[in-house]
Amino acid sequence: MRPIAAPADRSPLRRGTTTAKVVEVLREQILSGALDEGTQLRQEKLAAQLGVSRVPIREALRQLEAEGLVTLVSHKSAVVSGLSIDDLEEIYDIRARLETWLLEQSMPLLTEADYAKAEELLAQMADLTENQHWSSLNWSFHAALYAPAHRPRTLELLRKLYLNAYRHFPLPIRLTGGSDRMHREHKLLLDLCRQGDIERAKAHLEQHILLGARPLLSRLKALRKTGRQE
Amino acid sequence: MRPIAAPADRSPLRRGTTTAKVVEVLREQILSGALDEGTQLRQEKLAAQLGVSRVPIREALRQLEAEGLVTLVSHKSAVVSGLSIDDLEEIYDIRARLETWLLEQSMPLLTEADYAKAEELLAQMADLTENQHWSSLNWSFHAALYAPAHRPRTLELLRKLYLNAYRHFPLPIRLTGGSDRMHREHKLLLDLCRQGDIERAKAHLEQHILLGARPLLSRLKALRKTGRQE
DNA sequence: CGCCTCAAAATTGGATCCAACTTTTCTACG
DNA sequence: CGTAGAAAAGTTGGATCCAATTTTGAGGCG
Repeated sequence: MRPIAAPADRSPLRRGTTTAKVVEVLREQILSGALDEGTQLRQEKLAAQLGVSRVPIREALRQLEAEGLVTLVSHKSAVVSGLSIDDLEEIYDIRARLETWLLEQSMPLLTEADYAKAEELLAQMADLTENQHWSSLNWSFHAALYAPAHRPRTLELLRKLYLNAYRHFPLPIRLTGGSDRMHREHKLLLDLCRQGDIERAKAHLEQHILLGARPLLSRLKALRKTGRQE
Repeated sequence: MRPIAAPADRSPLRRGTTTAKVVEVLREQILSGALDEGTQLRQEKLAAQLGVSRVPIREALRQLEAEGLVTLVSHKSAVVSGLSIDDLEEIYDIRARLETWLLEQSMPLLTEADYAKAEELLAQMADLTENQHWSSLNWSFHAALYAPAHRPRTLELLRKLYLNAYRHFPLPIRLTGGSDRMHREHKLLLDLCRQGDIERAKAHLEQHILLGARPLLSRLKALRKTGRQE
């Protein structure tokens, strides 16, 4: 974690408040798994590492708490938050409810431009050998399908759920999830939308969300049971 | 808005951090309408009024931003946030999706204790001539029905939506909403649950949420159109 | 040997001070 | 007279310092 501001770095990409940049750095670290869940975040240590004072650190931690990435208890050090299996299952349930509804709203309004964008995103996902950006692309793909529904707050809500859900699956688990299967399901979803078959598309999306999560969750469950040693 | 800590007030109910108390005071003021939407929140002014420094004020504002009660833009003063008609409609849509789902999950699990609690809350609502606590009781009533579903995150999410939605209806609008109609619908919902008729209960709940919002929204729409003068 | 107590160290919370940015006001020029 | 530009005032952002709380650990007692 390198300092944000090199000493006497005044001109180039030095825009925005310090707090905002601390938030970005920490969020990136947490989402990428560099800061594992349960890690203590000492204000002074972070301040020293990033080359700033503790004030923006504290404000950043508050914002990250709001995003569900850290947990704050007064007079104790902030901790990178974790999600229980139950929490994750609940998140997938919420996704299933809200996304099928969004799809129902947006399907009749989807234009060729929307389909093109979705396919472009699918192509990018297929190319990725790296994993880091897969979840971001996955979200973009889904969001593209829901965009015509014009429900910005719902989308924002779902975006946060996506963010929080994915980081809790360690890399090996995400990879074994069968990205080829994901790809096939995404393709099928697009096809069903193009055919205008609302009911089948909704049903397929629901299965995609709920059943797709199943293997990930059971692997994670097993992992957590055995991996209780630190 | 009186100071939080009288000078040299050391012993009695002086627990918790200053930030937490600032959050409470400001949230109360905003939800009650004492601080209207669009009101500028100057840090120094608030600090002086509450008898604290600007640091806890700033942290409190960040937290309130996360709750959707204020809007922050860097280097500009915080503003009590407002919700557009579209936002409100979207909130009611989300409520309809999530609450019908929660009810479906919890209905088979409802016990006599749950019904008793719900009826107790209904009785309290009927007694209220005051309005301030009605929305809080309304939330408690709904939450009581969904409790057996054991979906704490979903409940928390809905709680925030309730908070944000109700404060945007000025008092006169809320009163004309026909609290008797609300009461009848709540009673009917309870009856349908007791009869175990899941489908009718869900349908009724959906109507209750979506149609109940309709008159409030159209009144508000009219009010905002005419009331553009400041 | 374990556990409790209490003091010292570490850490977070809050206040004050200074810097950066925004808004307002005043002035000069067209 | 109106407007553009610059100076001044006002407001927020960040750093440093002090206070309050928690954690650590050493010593004593059962």
